[in-house]
Parts: sequence; C-alpha cells; structure tokens
Amino acid sequence: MSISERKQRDKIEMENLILNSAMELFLKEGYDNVTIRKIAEKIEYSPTTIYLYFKDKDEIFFTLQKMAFKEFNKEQLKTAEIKDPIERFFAHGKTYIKFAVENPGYYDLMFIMNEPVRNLKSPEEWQDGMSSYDYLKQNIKELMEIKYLPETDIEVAAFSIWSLVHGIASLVIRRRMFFPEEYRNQLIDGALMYLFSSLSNKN
Amino acid sequence: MSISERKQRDKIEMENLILNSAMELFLKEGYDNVTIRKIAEKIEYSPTTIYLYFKDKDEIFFTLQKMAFKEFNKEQLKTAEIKDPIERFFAHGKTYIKFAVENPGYYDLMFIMNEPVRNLKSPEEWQDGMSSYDYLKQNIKELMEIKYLPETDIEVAAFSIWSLVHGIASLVIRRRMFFPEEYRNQLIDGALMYLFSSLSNKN
DNA sequence: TAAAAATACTTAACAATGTTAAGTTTGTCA
DNA sequence: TGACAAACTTAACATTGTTAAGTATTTTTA
Repeated sequence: MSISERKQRDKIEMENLILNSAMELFLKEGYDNVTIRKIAEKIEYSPTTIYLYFKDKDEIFFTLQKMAFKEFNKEQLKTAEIKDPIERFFAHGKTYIKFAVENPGYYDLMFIMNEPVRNLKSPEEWQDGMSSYDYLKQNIKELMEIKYLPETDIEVAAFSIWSLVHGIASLVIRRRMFFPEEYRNQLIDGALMYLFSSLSNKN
Repeated sequence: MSISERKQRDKIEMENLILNSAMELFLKEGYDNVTIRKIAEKIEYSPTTIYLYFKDKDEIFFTLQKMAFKEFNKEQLKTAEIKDPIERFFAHGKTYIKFAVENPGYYDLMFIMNEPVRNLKSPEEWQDGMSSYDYLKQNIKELMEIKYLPETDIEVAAFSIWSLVHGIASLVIRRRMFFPEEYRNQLIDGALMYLFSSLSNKN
C-alpha cells in the first residue's frame, strides 16, 4: 500500500507546486500574467504536464480561490476572541476591509473576478466562503438579542452588511476611488465607521 | 472647407460603427467575446482598419465606458424631478440598483472591469462619472439641512452611500449571491431599504 | 526475471488572439 | 494629368490555451 500512498503524496506535491507558482504569478502581476507556459517554466516542467493535474486554467483559478478563502476565513475568525459583541462587530468590519486592502489579489479572486466562478456549478462548492458569512450572521443575532441592532430579518441584515463592506473593498481594489492618495485611507475608515454606527438602535 | 467637414463626419461615423459593434458584442457575451476580428467582421472591414480609429483594444473599452456613463447619468438625474428630498433619496438608490441589475454590462464597464481603467491617466478623465456623484452629494447636503441625515463630513457620507449601493450591485453582477433565485430580488430590495433607513436620524 | 501495462512526462502542432509592417487602392488638389 | 495623401488590406508575428501523439519510466503480471 505504501507505494500508492507515495504516489498520492507526489501528486499532491505537484499540484501544490503548480498552485503556488500560479498564485505567485497572479499576486505579482494579476490574472493576465498567469499563463500556462509561465507556470511551466517556473516549475521546470513542460506546459502540457500541467494539464495532467488540472483540467484547464479555470480549474487552477477555482482552486486558488479556495486557497484564498481559507486565508480569509482564518483571518476573519480571529475576531471571535473578542468578548464584547459590539466591539467584536466593529473589529470584524475592520478586519474585513484590512484583509481586502492588504491582500487585493486574494479579495479579487474571492469576490470580484469572473474566472473562478465559471467553474462553480453549485452553491455547495462555495462552502469555503460560507463559513465567514455564518459567523457574521451569528454575530448579528447576538447584537439583536442585546438590542444593539434593531430586530430584522437576519438574512437581510447579513446581506446588507456584507454589501456595505464589499462595496468599500471593491471600489478600492478596482481603482474607482479617485481621491488624493493621503485622503484615501481616512475616507475608507470614515465610511466604515459611519455606516457601522448608523446601523445601531439610536436612542 | 466642406470636404474636410465631410471627412470629419465620416470619421466619426466609422468610430461609432466600431463602438456600437463592440458594445453589441460585449453586451451579448462579455469582454472575451469582443475580439478585433469579430468587430471587423461585423462592420465588414478588415481587422487592421480598426487600428486606424483606435490605438488599441483598451482604447475601445475606455470609450465604451464613457458611453455607459452617459446612459447612467441620464438615468440617475431623472430622479431630480422628485420634490421631496427624502423620497428623492430613496428613489435615487433604487434607480442605481435598478440600472445595475438591468444593465449589468454597462455597470461592469463603469465600476468593476479593469480594462477601461488602465487607459485612464488622470481623474479628470473620469469626469463623465463624477456628475452623478456630485448629484448625490447635493442631495445629501439637502438631507442634512432638513435634519433627516445627521450632520457629518459630506465626503464621508457620499462615499459611504456609494459603497453601499455599489456593494449590492457588484455582488449581483459578479454572481456572488448564492440565494434561491426567487428570493434574490426580495433580498436586494430588502437590503437597500434596510441600509438607507438606517442612515437617518432616528428619534 | 522478462514481457506487458500503466504512469509520468514531452514534442509538435492547432486555432485564436492582439498587433505591426508593408503594400495597394482610392480620393484630393496642384 | 500626375503627385501626394488618406483609407484600407494582405501577410505576418508572437503569444495564448489546449490537444494528439509519442517516449520514457515505473509498476504489475506471468
């Protein structure tokens, strides 16, 4: 049995070699910079070898997306340590934006790019991404219980809050923020604060 | 002089022929479907002729983006007729989302795609897009004056509200909304209402 | 242990793409 | 009419994703 086990290991190792090279190229210069031939050159195999491990280029990006989600989820869930739900809520939002701004490639892969989505046949395959969303819903529920947020449909509230942070993140990443450089970060933080604060029951 | 005027006219006509064909291909099947050769075939000229009117493919998309902004602005400003500022505010938001959902290609071109932005050297060139943004700021100012919105930095408020509607729109357009089909529209409307309502001074 | 079979990989080629260089046709004006 | 410029085309280039066919290498079988 050990021999087929080793083969299994080798296969996974090769897959990772391909994925890591692809990710490196992608993060360095974006989607167009990832060509099968460049990956091949990097790993010192012929281009066609890659097709023995991945059906096509889209499948590579689909897998890179999953990797990005792993990173992302890990980062998001760090805020779970925070006891106070209100403080946790704000930290969650800040962490989200911070991740997006500091890892624009990952964020693009997860929430903006078309390529990895084509490969995605059913919502179940997006499960990697659902973990953070469930975490958000859980937090919202808690904030409604302590009356910090008004009682509303949780699905609506969760989607709203996701939209709100995603809006900020994707305007930054796709370079639609034409504000003076030094003002930009201030504006991002300001918007996050403004929006998150608005949501609470004021009295 | 009339002869060079006619030439000028012909040139513009040809440019429009190219642009309209490109737009048609783009709206029908997206960016990848727009190839120089396909445009050429559609207008019954050789592919290289296109390069006599546009520097490269990016320049075509940059121009398509401007066209999209024209359409978009026109639609947005229709809400200016509405007298009541609060009603106008909500209508503006709804119009924004409606435009995005009904014209995903245009929206993508304006606010999501990378391609047209590469060509864009200075913010001034984005002026087409700024018109609606100024309109938004004007409306916000009015809502602060009548104390419907709390007094805050107008730049922060405008960017926040833009982010919020853009978030909804871009999640829909880039297919990150994995909710049952029939529930989707309800959720979009719900989120818009929830977020817009949250913004006001509750008392 | 030698032949057969499966596995891992490569070479060569395909069609499609954006783009350029060089040429040809057409129109304009002296 | 003949020179010149404008409008357009042909042919080619390099780059891309992908496939078909082949060659080594390793494993299995007899």
